[in-house]
Amino acid sequence: MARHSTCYKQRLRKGLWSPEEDEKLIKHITKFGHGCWSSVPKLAGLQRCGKSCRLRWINYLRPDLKRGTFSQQEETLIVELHAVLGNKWSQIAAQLPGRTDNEIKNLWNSSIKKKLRQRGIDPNTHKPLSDVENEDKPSPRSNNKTHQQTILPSIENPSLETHEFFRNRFTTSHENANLASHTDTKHNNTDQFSGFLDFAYNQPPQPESSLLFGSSSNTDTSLSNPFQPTNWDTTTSLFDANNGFHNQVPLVGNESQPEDIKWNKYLQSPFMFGAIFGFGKPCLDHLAN
DNA sequence: AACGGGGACAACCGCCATGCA
DNA sequence: CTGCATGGCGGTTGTCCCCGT
Repeated sequence: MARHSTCYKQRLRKGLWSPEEDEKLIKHITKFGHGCWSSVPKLAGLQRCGKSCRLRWINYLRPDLKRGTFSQQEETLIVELHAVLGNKWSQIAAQLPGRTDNEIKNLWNSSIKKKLRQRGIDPNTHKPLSDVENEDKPSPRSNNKTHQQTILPSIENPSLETHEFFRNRFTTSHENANLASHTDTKHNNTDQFSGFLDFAYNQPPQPESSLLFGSSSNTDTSLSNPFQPTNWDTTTSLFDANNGFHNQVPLVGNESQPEDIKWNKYLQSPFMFGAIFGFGKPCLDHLAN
């Protein structure tokens, strides 16, 4: 099969990493960087395949990892991003500094899914379970992935209902945030986003706005900004009119280039834009009604 | 104290996309 | 163009630990 040749050519260690192995990997990457992952185990003196080394570094040894339990804000953000992106764990992780896709995926599968179901929400569709049950069942031959692709709104192809909702949501939120001058959303992304940034950074911290964890009902949660993590550092987040929004994640090891996340393609979708401005409890409330 | 169930987390597996020879 | 090596991603499994019985 398409198994990585380096993984089976030799008898390589599998399973949990020992502290000694961790130390070797850290020392090597700190000193030389990872370069080509397939050469890392050899150079670092490890009986592992490069893929295993890469995973260990990314998910556990990287110095910029946050560790520890997820805050409620982080969980809320994950739910909101999942509603937009689906199981795109790496994209979701990109919005949560210090968190890995694996960590988020584990949290989703072990905890968040269950919480959503307990509250009567289908974790795949983010719709009330009763609605989902009434929808056409997937044919027995279709696997989960196929089903998900057909029922989850996507950036490229949001459902009509969802599209309309977010468009309306966006308009309302825009008005609430006194951003009327930026309401021509179809043709001026730069204005849209400068508006968004004004909005994002000038809002006072919002109380929890989550269907998951309850919320203060007298708060206009349409103003909450799911794209602003609690430890957001505005000095490292830039909007470039030519290239889009860059979210600089912390540097990894000795690497000098930050990972840029380009937002252009998302911004061109009213769907995503609505998500940015109006997501959170109002969205989920809408879906629950 | 022993045991079993469930949750949390780490790691592996298989597939896909990409770059390069 | 083709095949291979590699990196990256999402799904799944394995392992450990805690807690209730």
